[in-house]
Amino acid sequence: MLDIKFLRENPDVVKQNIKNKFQDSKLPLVDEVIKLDSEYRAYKGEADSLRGGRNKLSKEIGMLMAQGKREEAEAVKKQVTDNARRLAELEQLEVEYQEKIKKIMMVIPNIIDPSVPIGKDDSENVEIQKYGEPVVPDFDIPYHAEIMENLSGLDLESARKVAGNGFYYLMGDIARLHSAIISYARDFMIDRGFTYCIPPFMIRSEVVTGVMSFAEMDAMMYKIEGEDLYLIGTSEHSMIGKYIDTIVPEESLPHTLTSYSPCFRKEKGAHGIEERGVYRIHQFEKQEMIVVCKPEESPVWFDKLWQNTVDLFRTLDIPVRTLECCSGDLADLKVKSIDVEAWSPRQKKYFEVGSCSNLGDAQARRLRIRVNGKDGKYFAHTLNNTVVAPPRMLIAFLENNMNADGSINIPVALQPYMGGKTKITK
RNA sequence: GGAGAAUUCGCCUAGUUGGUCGAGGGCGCACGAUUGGAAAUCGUGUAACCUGUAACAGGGUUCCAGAGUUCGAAUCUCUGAUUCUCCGCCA
Repeated sequence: MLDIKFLRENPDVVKQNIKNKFQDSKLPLVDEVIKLDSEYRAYKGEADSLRGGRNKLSKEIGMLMAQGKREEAEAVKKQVTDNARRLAELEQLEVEYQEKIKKIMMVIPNIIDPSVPIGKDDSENVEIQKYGEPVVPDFDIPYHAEIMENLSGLDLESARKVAGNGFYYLMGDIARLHSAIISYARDFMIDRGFTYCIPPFMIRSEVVTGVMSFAEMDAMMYKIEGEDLYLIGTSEHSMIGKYIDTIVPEESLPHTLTSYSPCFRKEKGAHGIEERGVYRIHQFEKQEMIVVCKPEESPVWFDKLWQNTVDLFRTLDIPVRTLECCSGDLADLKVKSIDVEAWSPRQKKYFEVGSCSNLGDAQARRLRIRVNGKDGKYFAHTLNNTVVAPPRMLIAFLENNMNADGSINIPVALQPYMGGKTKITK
């Protein structure tokens, strides 16, 4: 969400940004919202002066009453009532215009970073760098569900009976591996100076609408029946929500947090939910990192954040690459975004395991997250990135650490979390 | 889940027969005086947002949130949130 003042003063910048994102159908909204805004301010001006007059007269009534001049007071009362109708009308208009303006401002995309490559959709995303050698072994790598089942580590059939498609039972060493990865990722981030946090797994609707658009909400969020609560789709929701309506002291910045949570997603309309396995599922667990910082520091934090994910995967012997989101594929709230993708020796391509985003001040403006600085108050910048999200991450882990006999090597870094095991075997 | 009390300007607090309360006091903070420098002391100032202005000025909104009564609400009514105390239940 942009600052309307910025839009008012730089309509051409906003329009060029819309073109860069290939959302030309939104171009007329810019002039429309400028017109609505000037009309709104005119109504507000008139209403303010009527309210001012009313306040003045009301004070007079108070004074007259105090002096016992009852009749004069009644006369002034009448004057006030005369303006009441026009004021009520204007107040109605103020609300209507505010709503109209907000609705449009919510869909006008954030100004993207100049470094973002211009492109229509995900096919034009740009590979930045590869880390590690993408190896294809000389034996066949089975589908990930099969690898897990061969190790007695996955029971989809029972999960379907109990909860339906998109759920899973992880069993034995695979379940332990899952927990080990989460714990390892937690300690990895703590070692890099992040504060560990376990947030609420349910949040109020007020927070939900603050962190995402209505369309996203409908497609992702599970609502608790009879309560004003939603299951979180990612801990970013509760972690950024933590700062709603707060004024953060400048000297306390940056806030660097790493949070654990289960994540619940409807995946409405997404293809592949019926796909066998644990790639796209209704429930998974995630170690996340978020940063709240000064505006001028967000680009530096952005690079530090995705680097953390790359480093973590490299310590687990998984080749990865970074892929920059092009302008057309970038969500409207984001200034810049990079996906971390892991190598799949079975598919012989990289697939997404994490996403790092700089939201600029867009989220902060929506949630009223401000910084109290020496030269006044301003909106903070917010960033978020996946540390690791199993079980999807397990797919990459298993495929890259598998031996010809079907056993799985445990990288040294993870062995302490697996009770010293070096290998998972049947 | 039931009963009661509470929620005021960064913090603590005054303010409930509705009108000189957008709000008094203390702490904190800023500036000034005093001092060789400091502490202490004294003085002055000290909310946010919107609108407006070249900049001031001016106007509006906000006393947990929303709705209502009224010419007028921190003060009255309703709903909700949160906190505390007691009871019940429970990992």
